[in-house]
Amino acid sequence: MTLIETKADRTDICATVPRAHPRPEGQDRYTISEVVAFTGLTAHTLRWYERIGLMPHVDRSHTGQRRFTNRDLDWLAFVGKLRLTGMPVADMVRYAELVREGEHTFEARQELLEQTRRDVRSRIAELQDTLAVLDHKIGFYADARRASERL
Amino acid sequence: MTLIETKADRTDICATVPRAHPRPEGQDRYTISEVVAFTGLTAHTLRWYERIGLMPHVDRSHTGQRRFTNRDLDWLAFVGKLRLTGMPVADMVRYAELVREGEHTFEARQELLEQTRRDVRSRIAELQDTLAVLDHKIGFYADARRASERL
DNA sequence: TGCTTGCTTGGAGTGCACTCCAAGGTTCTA
DNA sequence: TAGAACCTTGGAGTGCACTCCAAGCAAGCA
Repeated sequence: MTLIETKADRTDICATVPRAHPRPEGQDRYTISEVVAFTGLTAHTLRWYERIGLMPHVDRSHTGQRRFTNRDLDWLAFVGKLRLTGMPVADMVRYAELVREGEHTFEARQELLEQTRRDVRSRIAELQDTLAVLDHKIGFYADARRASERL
Repeated sequence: MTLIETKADRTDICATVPRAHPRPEGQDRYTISEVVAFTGLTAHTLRWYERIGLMPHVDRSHTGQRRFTNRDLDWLAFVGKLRLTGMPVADMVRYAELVREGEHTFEARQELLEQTRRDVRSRIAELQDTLAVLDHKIGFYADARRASERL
């Protein structure tokens, strides 16, 4: 049971593609600008993510400034992946809520991710269709230009 | 020369995937609501497309109501494909302008489409990456739930 | 002829995902 | 200890791609 919980935490929060953290565990207290440099997000966006509940509450220094951890970085990397799928922010917030609610939401989380996977697959198919159209048109222009050069 | 021009017009305007028109050439004068039914776009969007220059100017009845042709339908189908690629509307307008300017813009049109093709390809690669992450996560939840059922 | 449904316009409104601002407190380097 | 650079907040603003509205004219049927 404890073992499963630990494993669950890792997989929910940690980078799915293992990437070196800028600092080892224990010394991982990053300012917002360090996270900006590492993730490519803006400080505005990071604060906004926290406000709307897309980030677990971020740790603070004794004076109230944000201190992000390696775990936060990993969560942000996963959120970045979800964002690339085109998933609406509201759905990402829903997923974040499920993670906060604990292990009994595994089924709901799996369903949400499976729906997302279906969406991604059909989007890929759609793009491959449009690729065929583009190939066709580009081929036409290339042919027409070659023909006019030979005149 | 004339032959190339004719071919150019066809390929710029006509459906790249041949699809039957609702009415044969000569009787193709569709009201806006018929075009709504055929394309799935709203009347608002069709008028907006015309206003921003994404449509060649649409023919009018003697009282000023729009009458779309088969050619308009084909153009709309192609625009729909470009829209699926995620191309910004401003770029589609640029392409429409190039088409209006005539045959000497073949090279520019080809370049625009080739850039779009590169974008689509990298978007597909990106989506395939996220698919791997999703597979991984979904696998984890499936495993965890199977494990807890066996307890 | 009257009635209903459809079409016209310019301009205002919507929803999303940020993006920026002002005013003031904090941290770091010299 | 001074000054620069960085951080905080709530709330307002931005850009995109639509989406809707009001007021009035047009079309088709009994």
